[in-house]
Amino acid sequence: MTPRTSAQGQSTRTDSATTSVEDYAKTIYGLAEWDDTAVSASALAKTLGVSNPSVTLMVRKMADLGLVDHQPYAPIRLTEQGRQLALAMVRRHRLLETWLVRELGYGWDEVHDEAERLEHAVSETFVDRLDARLGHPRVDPHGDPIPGPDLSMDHPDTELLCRVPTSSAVRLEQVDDSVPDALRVLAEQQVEIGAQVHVTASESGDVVVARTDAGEGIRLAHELAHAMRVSVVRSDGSGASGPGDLEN
Amino acid sequence: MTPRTSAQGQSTRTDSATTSVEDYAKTIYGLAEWDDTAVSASALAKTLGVSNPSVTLMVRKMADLGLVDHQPYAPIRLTEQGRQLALAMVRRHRLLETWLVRELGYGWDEVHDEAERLEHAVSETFVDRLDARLGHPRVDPHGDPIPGPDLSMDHPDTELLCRVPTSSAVRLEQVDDSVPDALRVLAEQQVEIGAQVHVTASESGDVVVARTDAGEGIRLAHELAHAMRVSVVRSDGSGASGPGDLEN
DNA sequence: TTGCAGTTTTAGGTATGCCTAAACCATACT
DNA sequence: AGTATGGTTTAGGCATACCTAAAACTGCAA
Repeated sequence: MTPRTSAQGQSTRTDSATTSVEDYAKTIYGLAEWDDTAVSASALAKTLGVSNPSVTLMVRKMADLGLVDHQPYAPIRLTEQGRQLALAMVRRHRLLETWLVRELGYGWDEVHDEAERLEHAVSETFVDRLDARLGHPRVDPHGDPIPGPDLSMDHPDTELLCRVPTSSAVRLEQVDDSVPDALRVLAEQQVEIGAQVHVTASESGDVVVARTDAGEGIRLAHELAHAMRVSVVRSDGSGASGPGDLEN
Repeated sequence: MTPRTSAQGQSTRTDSATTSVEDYAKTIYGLAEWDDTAVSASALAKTLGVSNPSVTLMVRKMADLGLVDHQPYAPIRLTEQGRQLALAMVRRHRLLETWLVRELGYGWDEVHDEAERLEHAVSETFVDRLDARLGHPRVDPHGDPIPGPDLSMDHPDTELLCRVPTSSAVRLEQVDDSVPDALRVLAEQQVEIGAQVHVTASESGDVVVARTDAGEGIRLAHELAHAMRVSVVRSDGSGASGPGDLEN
């Protein structure tokens, strides 16, 4: 947990933010969150599950609303205002997930879709009261940091599991909540956030992790290892680094 | 609490039920719940805050979906399937309100709008888990009965406060959750559901109620008295009945 | 430098759900 | 019975947000 992203200016949540606009903002933010890549229209389209032309139109609209910067044929970037909208949505989403798991008996692999719908329906008041009731959690059940009321957020510096070199000791920090398979595998193996494991093998993104240095391993397909983020506890120089993240 | 409305056939919640369809069904049900009047298009339009033509179109659509019976120029009636959709929405709404009041510190005059939005966003699973967490409440904070998982519901036989004769002793049973002023007045006067009060005066729908037979009264405008339902504990024959419900 | 491949945008169209204005029916009253 | 009044429906439109097909641009490569 090192840098602390801070966002000023409270409720810049424009009333003209429809459900779609909220989703676009959140998705643009999510695509650029880790790698600071500018976002292409087609990446957005793929992630949102809509056609490319739809993205063009929606992005134009969001530019008019002052939520994104976008010149024709150029990549898409959130404005400060857009970033705040996105963070507000992230806050809602993660607080809702925390609540669903803690108080409604949901499994951590079941909450994503429910939160995805609820986040567009709750009021600012609701979010603040929920936050208070939960004791102002800083992290959701998947290990993702929760933006505070001022939208500032701890930004842990973690590594994709699929990019960690063999023979490292790592601590599981975050799991992508939108990949239920990853969540299910971990739940089955009783590996929880904060658990320390060893990367015993790693090839073309597939990763084998074991609970102890010599223990039996759990094989994780690239797709799953790509959904997990870890902090490196000990990096054994001997192990060759995995070939990196193949598909973008 | 006498008759018990029972509705078979669980989750007849058609997937083609959009937010609008859900609102229409709930509103049609609500308008016909107490008085078993068939619902006119314009009453629906007024309640929903949309134009008359919009209602015609939507009702046609709902007839195609099998949710209402409707011949041109005739009143509108829910089919069994429509009634079940409506009851499912009522269940959601009242459970959400109960939760907001009990666990999120909302006042009973603040929950309506929030529940109104949330009820369209929650899943069947969510509703059932919430119901379980709350201990399967049979009544919401406003005294309205909550349909069970099978959509059956106690149907208390109560009277509009504005129609109760002077000098009756009554118990407050229900307050319309969509009339925040009524809720606020009662909260200010610390009159709660189940409280017994005396109707000491009543003219053209305005009603004065007092905590004791001789105590000082609280004057309730017709509009507010119309939003409260009571059960009559003692009806003093001497008092003249109010002139009844004027509008509608 | 020209051309091609891939991305992005324009053009034109669908579905939902709402609107106003105008036509229509049905009933109640003279 | 004839007609006025009001509720209801048709007709024609608007906004959102999506689609496919076709045109346009960018930038890399021969």
